[in-house]
Amino acid sequence: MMNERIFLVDGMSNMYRAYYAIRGLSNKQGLPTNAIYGFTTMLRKLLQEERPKYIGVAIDLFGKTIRHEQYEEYKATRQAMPDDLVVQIPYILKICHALRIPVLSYENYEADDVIGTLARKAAAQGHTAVIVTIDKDMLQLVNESILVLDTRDYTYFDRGKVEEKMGVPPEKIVDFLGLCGDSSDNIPGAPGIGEKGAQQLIQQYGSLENLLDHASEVPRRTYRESLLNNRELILTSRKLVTIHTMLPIELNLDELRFKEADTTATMELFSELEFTGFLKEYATVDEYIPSLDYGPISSLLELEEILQAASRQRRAAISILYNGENYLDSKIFGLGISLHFHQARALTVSQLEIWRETLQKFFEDPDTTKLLHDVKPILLVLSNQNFKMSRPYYDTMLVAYLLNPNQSNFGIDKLSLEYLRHPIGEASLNSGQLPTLGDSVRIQIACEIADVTGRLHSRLAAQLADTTHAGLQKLYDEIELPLVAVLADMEKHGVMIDSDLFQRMSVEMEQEIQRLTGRIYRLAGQEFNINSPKQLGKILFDKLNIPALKKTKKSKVYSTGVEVLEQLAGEYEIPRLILEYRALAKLKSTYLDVLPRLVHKRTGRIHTNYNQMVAATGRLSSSNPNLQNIPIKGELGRRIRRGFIAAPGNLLVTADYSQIELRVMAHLSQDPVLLDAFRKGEDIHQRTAIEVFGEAATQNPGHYRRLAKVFNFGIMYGLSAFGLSRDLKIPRAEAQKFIDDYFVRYAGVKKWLDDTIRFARLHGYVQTMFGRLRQIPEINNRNWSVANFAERTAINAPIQGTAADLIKIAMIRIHQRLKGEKFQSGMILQVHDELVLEGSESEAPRVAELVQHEMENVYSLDVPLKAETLIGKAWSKD
DNA sequence: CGTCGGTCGTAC
DNA sequence: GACGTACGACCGACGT
Repeated sequence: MMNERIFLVDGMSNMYRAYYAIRGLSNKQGLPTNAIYGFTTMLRKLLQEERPKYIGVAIDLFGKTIRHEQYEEYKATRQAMPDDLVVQIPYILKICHALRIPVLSYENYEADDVIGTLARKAAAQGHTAVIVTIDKDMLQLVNESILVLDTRDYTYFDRGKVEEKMGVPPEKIVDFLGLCGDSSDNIPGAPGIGEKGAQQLIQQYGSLENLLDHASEVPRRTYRESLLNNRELILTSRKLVTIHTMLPIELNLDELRFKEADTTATMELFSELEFTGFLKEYATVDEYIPSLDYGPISSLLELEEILQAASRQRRAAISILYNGENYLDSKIFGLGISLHFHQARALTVSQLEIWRETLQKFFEDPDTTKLLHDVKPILLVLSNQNFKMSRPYYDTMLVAYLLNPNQSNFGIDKLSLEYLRHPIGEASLNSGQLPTLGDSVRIQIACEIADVTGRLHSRLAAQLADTTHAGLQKLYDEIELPLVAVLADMEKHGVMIDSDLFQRMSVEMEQEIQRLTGRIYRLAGQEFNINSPKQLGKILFDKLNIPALKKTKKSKVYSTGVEVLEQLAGEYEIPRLILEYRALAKLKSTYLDVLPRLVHKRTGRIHTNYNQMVAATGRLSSSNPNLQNIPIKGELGRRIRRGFIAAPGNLLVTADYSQIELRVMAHLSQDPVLLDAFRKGEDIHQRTAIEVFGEAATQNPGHYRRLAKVFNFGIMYGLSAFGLSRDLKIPRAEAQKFIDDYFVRYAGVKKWLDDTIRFARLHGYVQTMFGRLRQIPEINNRNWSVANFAERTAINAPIQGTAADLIKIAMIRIHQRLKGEKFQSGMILQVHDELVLEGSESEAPRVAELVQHEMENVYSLDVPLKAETLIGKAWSKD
């Protein structure tokens, strides 16, 4: 028989992994199904990806194993298998049975040992064993004929990869684990020796025996003593991690041979477990994989035929190749069109020019949906080359973001791997290379991206429409997709700045910074880098013996943050000077020196990038430069804002939502006091001061209003007594009492917070009013602080996110009205609860009116929405 | 010389 | 560890 690949699936580690990775899944009967689902997903992926000819799943039998006899504490302190995992095991076995995959086990031994034995036998018979697991113990079995497939990131481990990842070859893995132990399996190892240490020791001494023999020569004291004192423990540890490969079982290839699943049984199971997605797939015929059909378009006639076909089927996936990050300067390097999976055609740059009219007509075809990945830059790049793309179009990147806004990379290569399990050719990854490539390569890339976009669309569209996330489709259709063109227009429009003003301020500040630097050096008695917190800490707390107040979180250096320096400023001069220095240096290096350099050569304005797919709450973010954190506080902040100006003859109209997040919280929580305060148009912080502090608030209104303000904001962020006492510099007990009082007065808020957290625990996600989803996977985490953080996220996301939804809708309406009513004014900035528009002096008053109206009437909440507008030459109140 | 994590500080 | 969401300047350790 020839060399066959035999897949041995480690049932235990895979079900544990599935159990912990997926939270809050169960069917209507209340049966938890997270581990079953994850395990099934893994199996199906394996079957589809590898088409194994031989496969088996190994599991433990319950009861004591050989390892319990060897080491009585084995797994003693380890938590027993959670009950809600235990109940799922029978179903996992049923799934295997239905898929007709044999389940392997052997009494008194663990699944690892069964796999080890069978893998060795397979290798001895000239086959290749593939061990499917997430357990690093298994890497000890790897050799020329035994591979490990890690199901977390789907990577194969051969000898080289094991060495690369673990720092030791497979046959040294047991030595390595014996030394550093394995906390998840309760293998102790040598106390004080971790992964790095074990790696280094094994590399240096070759083997565990040799290391123990020469333990007294180990230079590092902690290692030496640990080795000398724990010889037995280390040897036992190694024994425990060593997989048995000599069980008296046979490798029966006939038994392991792949058989088609028992479809009826599988579908019955899936339906009981409510795995509806799998069910649907089972109903369709197995998709076969044809070879890829990519190529150039050689004539106008051919292009026309393709476009006609596209219009007949009402949709086509399009790729546009462009270079660079600054889309105002990007060039196009090719265009791909795909009408069917695995099939695409592409145009070169010169063809794009020659057949411009035909293409332009297609881009504007109101009956054909253009499937695109990341629409905004495409709109901008096309517009630079005098093309115009108009709706209907579909943005696969945007959908992927809406489905899981926690992710950080929605590049087509990443999504292709994730949703299609198809790695994209490397050449397509780096857009900077495009100019150097030849037409034929560009055509290949354009074809592949168009094809993948089309395939992604079919997956993503189904998930978006899935009723389990009610409202997400609507959010996409009515808010996110329409917003894309609005943002593109804003970016293209840009904002004018007064570069001279910034440069003058920069020079002025430089002088002041120099003066401060001199004084600081003199007081310190030496020169040093004031910008280095590390060096500064040494000077302040070591050399000058100023009492250090705290250390930083991660690297345990003296903290030199504002909080610390302000406290020291009363007694010492240096911290005062440092604070002044920092304030100036920050403004100069972050704003004054940067903004003038970002003025675009051609337009003379600054064009920020509005990112729609970064913030997990649904807010926008702004970068290159970030125009959402331009200073406003203090005299210097205001001066900087005065540098953002309207073009000659124009004015800026700014419009701010008043307390939008608190109003959203009032609506969501239906708290009677909050509702009442907003309906009466009261000063909300003043009202809170009276509610919480009673009579005292009227004695000293300013003070208590400030306190109340901290409260009102803090609540939305999930504040704690600790944080409050730190911020307000009051005792912890007092802070706790205030919080208790607050929740007595605002019982509706308290209930909403509790309900929201409960919902998140149960479902694993929260939603905004408009259906925006945010998964909160860590809410049931066993680690208290992780779960706590998740709770605060769960509270904040619906509030911040709903506010983001509202202003987005307002932006779309404003954009539409300005266009429809032939204004020449346009939106240029969005800062979360504020919009800035620019237009002619004559239009400005009407624009202000329009913007205020659209913002306040964007949606009918149970409290009124208020927006305040200002008109001026600059982005500043004066 | 580039990358990356840490610290700090700006906005809402 | 302790109050949410971002972006980015600067430093310095690390790897090439």
